[in-house]
Amino acid sequence: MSGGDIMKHRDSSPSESDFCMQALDESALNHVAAYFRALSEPNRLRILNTLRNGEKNVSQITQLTGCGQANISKHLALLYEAGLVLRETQGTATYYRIADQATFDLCDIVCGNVAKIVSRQHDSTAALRAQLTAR
Amino acid sequence: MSGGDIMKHRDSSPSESDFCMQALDESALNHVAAYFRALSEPNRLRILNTLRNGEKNVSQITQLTGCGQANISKHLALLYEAGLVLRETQGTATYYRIADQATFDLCDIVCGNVAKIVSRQHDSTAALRAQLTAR
DNA sequence: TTAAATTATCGCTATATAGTTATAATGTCA
DNA sequence: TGACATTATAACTATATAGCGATAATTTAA
Repeated sequence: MSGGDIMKHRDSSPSESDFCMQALDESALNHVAAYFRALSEPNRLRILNTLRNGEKNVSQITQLTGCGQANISKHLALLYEAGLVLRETQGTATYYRIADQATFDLCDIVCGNVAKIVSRQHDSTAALRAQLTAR
Repeated sequence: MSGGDIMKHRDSSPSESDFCMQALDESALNHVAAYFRALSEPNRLRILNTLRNGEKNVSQITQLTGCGQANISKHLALLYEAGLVLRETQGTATYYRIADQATFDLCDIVCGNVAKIVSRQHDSTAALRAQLTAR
């Protein structure tokens, strides 16, 4: 327990407003970039989507996404290294689950931003924007 | 003006809660991935940081980041294509500015997530986590 | 018009990685 | 033990891109 933060009165865990990208050193900036990079691949986003409703093993994810098994394993390893998913072995199967539900909130925020961008750029907006706002 | 959305009563612009990554088609998912990709490079994050306090031209950004001019131009072109920045030419200079302040909010949220991940993974947490929470 | 300043683009190299097939590694069950 | 199921990894190809130097393209100023 630190409790020694100056001008801040809170119990233990920092609130979101405490975080700021400004003035990060190289290492921290690389971590942030790596986090974004983990989310920068369509099939990885598909994988994360399959984990919305709870943990799944590699076979299930492979089937749900339609990708090859080796490919999925590599993507899952990357997501695990990046800290976005947790894993647990049960017998011969390995179950993956989302490390933090906030990941989905983040993705949904980006969907909103992308919808705005698409609205701004073209005005052949309708189709894609409808997709992005669909739920 | 559509106004024909079923079961939704709002004026014109959708609120953030309307967006969700689930059930996106391939095109929309690619757009979301591209958005994350634009943020997945440390020097591009540095560039965005230089735009926090207002627009800057290429020379200024080049000097502030210490990168090469050609490199900065390429990164800026990518950020422009991705819709993250806007640009305006004044004489021989081109000024870039953030398209949406929400971009910084997003980056700060990610800083918070990364801090959590780092806390979870190692416990040589102190240094990096201090960086991520600094402001 | 010429020179200078600013930015974008070209050509290039090095590196990273998405995807595939084949196979190794591990655990389960007969 | 051996057969099977599941997952991770190796080897490979193709593609993307970060970075650099040189240069083209554009505008301003002398």
